[in-house]
Amino acid sequence: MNTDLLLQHISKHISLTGEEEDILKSVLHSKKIKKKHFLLQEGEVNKTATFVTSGILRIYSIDKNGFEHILQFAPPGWWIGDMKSAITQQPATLNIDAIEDTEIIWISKEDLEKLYAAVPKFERFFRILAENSIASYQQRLVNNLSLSAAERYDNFCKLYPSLVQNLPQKQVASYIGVTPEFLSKMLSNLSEKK
Amino acid sequence: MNTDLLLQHISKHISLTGEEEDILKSVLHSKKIKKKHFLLQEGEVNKTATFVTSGILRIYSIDKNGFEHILQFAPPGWWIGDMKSAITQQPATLNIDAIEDTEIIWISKEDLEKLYAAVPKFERFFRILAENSIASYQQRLVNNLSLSAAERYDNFCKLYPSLVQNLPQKQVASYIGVTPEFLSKMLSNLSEKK
DNA sequence: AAATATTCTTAATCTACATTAAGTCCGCCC
DNA sequence: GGGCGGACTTAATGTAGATTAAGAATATTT
Repeated sequence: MNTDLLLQHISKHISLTGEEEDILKSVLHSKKIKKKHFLLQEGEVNKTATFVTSGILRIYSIDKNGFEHILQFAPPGWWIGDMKSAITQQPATLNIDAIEDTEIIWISKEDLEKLYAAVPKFERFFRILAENSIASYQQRLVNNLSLSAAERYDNFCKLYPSLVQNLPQKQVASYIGVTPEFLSKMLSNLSEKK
Repeated sequence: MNTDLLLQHISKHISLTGEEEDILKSVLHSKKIKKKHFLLQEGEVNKTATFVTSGILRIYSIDKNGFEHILQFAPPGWWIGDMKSAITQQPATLNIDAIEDTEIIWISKEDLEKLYAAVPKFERFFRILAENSIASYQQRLVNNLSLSAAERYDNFCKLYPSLVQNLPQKQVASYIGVTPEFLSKMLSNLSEKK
């Protein structure tokens, strides 16, 4: 298991002694998820904290007409989860699957509680992480409430330049909240205007 | 200053000794905000954590056409803030003002850091708080991406039954993401269908 | 390399919701 | 208590983006 990316990510917010790092490592597990396979499906309980080390995951809901709505992509260095399910340990309403072959590091909920008890610094780490996540959800909501589809697309490109290149267009459409047909039309209109 | 509601709220997630409670109380301040007055304006820096003890606050963005988009209401027992500004200490893009005469308890960012150092349990408390907030932002996003205006209204009513009664309709419209005119029409259609 | 599935495009038609505008009702301040 | 600004309503018209459908281009599987 390659923990470099995770340790590097953690060290941006808290610093660990060698001993603390060992305690952390003792609760880490890794897993590979093949493209199109699920990490979490609607109805299952989200029982782990998940950190992506390679590939890309996505988290999305499926509405009553069967359409997918993507909440977040998780490229390497990102955490992902259905937070309501993780907190309440009730069945998830969100799905997580792999857009490409992906490798993750995960920690079980019980081990995470043990980790908090053994090294309280991790409460701090995950607090900071959660607060950053709130900041981006607030921004995302503002964008969805106040911007046009074209502006949301622009925004997405600026925020995730690497993803725009590698993602099928329909995934981008699902994230910014339009149909693939409309995004396609929008892009061809944009390019002919130049 | 009446700290009952705050202490009760905190005790749902962590338990404090008398001494720890005293340390907390030493960093608390209270403030009254009159109806329509601002707690935070776009361009200012969000320098405090804010807990509502009476009244109602709202946090919203103003788009380039001058329209308001409400992210969250904060009735008594809720925290509120522009998280990006609070983290980065850069100018806020969100506004917070009072819908009714309101009383809050606030903690400065510096004192909050001191509190974390003195009583690490508070890292845990605010981690849990932040995680719950993420859960509701995830839900809110799903709703905005996948539900019709009527369904979002329904949802709002179930989630904040007390607010629907007391809030001007146009505030509800701004929260669910439609114009006041459309919400008005929607409601009169709904009622005549019965 | 063929077969199959998935993604992307184009275009016609449709609809949920926005915009504009006018009028009514109500609380609040001088 | 009369004027006034804000909140709500109604209705006509406009539009961003959805839906439907069909074909073309790209991947993926065998």
